Amino acid sequence: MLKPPERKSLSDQVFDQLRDNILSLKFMPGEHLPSERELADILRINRSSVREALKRLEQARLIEIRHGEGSVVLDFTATAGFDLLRHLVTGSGRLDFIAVRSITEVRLVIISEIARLSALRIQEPELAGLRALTDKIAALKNGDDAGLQKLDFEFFYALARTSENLALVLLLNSIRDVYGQLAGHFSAMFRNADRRVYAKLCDALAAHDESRAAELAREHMEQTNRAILALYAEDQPNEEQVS
Amino acid sequence: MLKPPERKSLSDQVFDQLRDNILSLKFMPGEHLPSERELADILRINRSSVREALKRLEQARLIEIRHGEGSVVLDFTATAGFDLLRHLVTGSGRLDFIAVRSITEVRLVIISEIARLSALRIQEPELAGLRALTDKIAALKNGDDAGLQKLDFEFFYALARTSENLALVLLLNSIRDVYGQLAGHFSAMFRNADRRVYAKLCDALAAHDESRAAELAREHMEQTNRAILALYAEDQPNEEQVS
DNA sequence: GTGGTATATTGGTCCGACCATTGAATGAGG
DNA sequence: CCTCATTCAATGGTCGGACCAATATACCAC
Repeated sequence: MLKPPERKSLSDQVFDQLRDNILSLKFMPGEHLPSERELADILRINRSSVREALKRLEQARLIEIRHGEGSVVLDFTATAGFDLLRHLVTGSGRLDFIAVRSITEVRLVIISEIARLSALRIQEPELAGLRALTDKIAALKNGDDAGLQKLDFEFFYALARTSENLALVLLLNSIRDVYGQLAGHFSAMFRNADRRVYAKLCDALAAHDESRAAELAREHMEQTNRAILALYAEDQPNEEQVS
Repeated sequence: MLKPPERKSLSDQVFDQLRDNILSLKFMPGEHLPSERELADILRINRSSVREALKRLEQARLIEIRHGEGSVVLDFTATAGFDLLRHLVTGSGRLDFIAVRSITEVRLVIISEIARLSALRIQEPELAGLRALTDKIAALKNGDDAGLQKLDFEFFYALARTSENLALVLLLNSIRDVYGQLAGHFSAMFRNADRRVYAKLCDALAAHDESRAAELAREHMEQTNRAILALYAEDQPNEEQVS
């Protein structure tokens, strides 16, 4: 498997570097970042590249840029939004577990709600699409964890779209990005998955049985969540939980 | 009430303008934006300011910048994350209702889950804080809708922190920002609110009764959601729903 | 102590140049 | 006619330096 070489622009690299230092609290909230000129000097790059990075950090709510005063580090747990989770999971380790554990709990209720709303609002054409996906899943050969992971996501993404709720779709986009960061680290999460859920879910949706759909989705998520956390426990036996 | 005058940087203004045009589909997904030099020329500003704006649009997943090729508009419903909702609610109107309606449904299950987890994990000191907040709410005079709105949020934000779940806190940050955009547009949402919920919730939390806490929070959200949507219906009598 | 003033520091904008990547036009060779 | 390499124009990426605008600080006059 060959991958194209990483070609990150300078401002991207600066962004990553400052972001990591802020998230790992090497820069504390309230502290001033070095001035743009200083940063440019330290990193031996042009001030424009530094500025682009700082502007993006501000958009991510990690810093606040004040004209004439400098850039101040914010308390991201109080200012940043849900999309920050994507940046907390960088494979670097420590913060990953907190982010992943907390996001599994969110995913549980979100997917469950998606299933519930879909049961209320689904129409024939969408149902047909889901049935097709179910067949493709059933046709997968047993060892293909990656394929199942992909189709599983597709299934619930289609569900999100039929829920006719933009916020839920965007939320699922964010969650997708977080898991995408972990790049197959969890391909084994479907190792012992019960593939009958998808057909059952289709039936519940067809019957517009919202509580059963929600319950099925919930159980499915509970199972995969257990698998994810178990995989994590293997990697890092001792991990304290932090708020 | 005096407000400081708005002093937006050029790149901020460019960002806003392009963002609005993309979100309102004046630029369609797949379409190329004008080149940086063209944009700078059209807007009569420097290319650096344009670049800062474009970089931020890329971070928001609204465009993709390709070296040597240009900037391509993305389908934000498929690429952007939850934080995009903040940008969909700009008071400009049409997209607001979709965003607000969908976010109320999310808020419902999120706050409910927050209450549930808090009931499991809460300790004495946090409970004392919540009781103090409850007293402050009870002490509010009857017409003070804005004050109630503020304290109501504080209450559930404290709840989110005791849930020991970073994702839920960040999610609530995002939701807070969306409602913040609407700047008191919904100050009347607590007009007929039942202030006894907070005390009841404290009792449920003290008893670690997760299902009752979740249920109380859910009912409270259902009621305020109804109020919000009713306020919207007043403003814009006819509004079709879109996915 | 109050309030103004000068100055240094810092972010905001601009200009013009050059490098790096891509895609399309061009043309040579089959 | 097709294929491939070359060339070239368009576009994003980086640079250095200049100047404007806002802020903080130290200092001074009152």
